[in-house]
Amino acid sequence: MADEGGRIGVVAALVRATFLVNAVYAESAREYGLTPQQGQLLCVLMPRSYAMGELSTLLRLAKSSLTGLVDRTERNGLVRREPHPRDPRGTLVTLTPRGRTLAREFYDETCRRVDELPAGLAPDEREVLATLLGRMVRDNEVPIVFAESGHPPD
Amino acid sequence: MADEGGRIGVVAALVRATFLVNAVYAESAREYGLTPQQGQLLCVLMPRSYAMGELSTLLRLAKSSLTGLVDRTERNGLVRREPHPRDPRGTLVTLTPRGRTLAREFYDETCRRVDELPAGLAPDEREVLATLLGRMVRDNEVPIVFAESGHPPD
DNA sequence: ACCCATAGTTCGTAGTACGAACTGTAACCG
DNA sequence: CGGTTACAGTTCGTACTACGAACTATGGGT
Repeated sequence: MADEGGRIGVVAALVRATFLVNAVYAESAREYGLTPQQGQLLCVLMPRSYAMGELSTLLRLAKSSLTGLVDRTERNGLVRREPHPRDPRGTLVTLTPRGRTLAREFYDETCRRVDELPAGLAPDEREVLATLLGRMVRDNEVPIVFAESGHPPD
Repeated sequence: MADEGGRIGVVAALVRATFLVNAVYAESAREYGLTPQQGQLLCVLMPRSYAMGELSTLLRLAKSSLTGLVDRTERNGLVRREPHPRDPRGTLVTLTPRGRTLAREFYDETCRRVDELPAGLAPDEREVLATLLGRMVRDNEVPIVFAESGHPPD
């Protein structure tokens, strides 16, 4: 069989790893009463607030899609719209206290689960994996959709 | 800044890489008139046909979700339901000729694009990345949602 | 024959995502 | 100043995604 036991190409490895992480992310979100998209929104907002337009770029969503996502998340009491301090046209999206708590819990739990995925790798192998993926992520300018610790920088 | 230039943990690296691959996959699908889910269905069916129940397990979808996905994809003329040869209750989902052609094109194009993502890595680094991710994928029993070549085994 | 498990579908609900069209403010320019 | 253009977000209509509960129909065991 070409599958079990054989070498795997980078492409298939990346796509299948993506499938795996997606599943873990979705399951974790679900257990916290979140959709993956709402979970992602909370994670993005952990370090700081963003304007709608920034979020749209960051999450690669059409503006109208983002309006809906923020609407629903706001309805659930997890984020809040407030006027942008510098631009009266703009809106800042911020975590509510409840949103921050839930974000933290979801984030931590998701980290634990994703951390389990490469459990079969030795510590130095994990380090190598992190470095290589980290470079790929940086080279492709992936926005901070999932910060290192979720804390704002000191 | 903690982001650009700093070390990155395995967890954040995996999650952000996932976000990246998702985006590439979705964009590629879109250009072929597919949703990511329909594209994934086509890719799964490239090596062989599956019964609904198998697909449900493979794609981690509730049975009712799969019914809808196959409905829509069938309506687009890309897959076909046919009776299961061994179980009259069962249904086999198969690619139509048009579905097979489109699957091939989508698969190839997606491979090209995903292959570009680690372009900044040296050949041996790509090899290492593939091996480590490959082990993670195997350890976690990720189904063949994206086969190595998409061809049935000889 | 009866009962239970399995394979799929139907239905209702909520969420996701998009483009086109729209509102309102900012900023520029004559 | 007034007009135009750019930008920030929302609204609306459409299609798709995903789920659980309830249902149909066949298979297999006893």
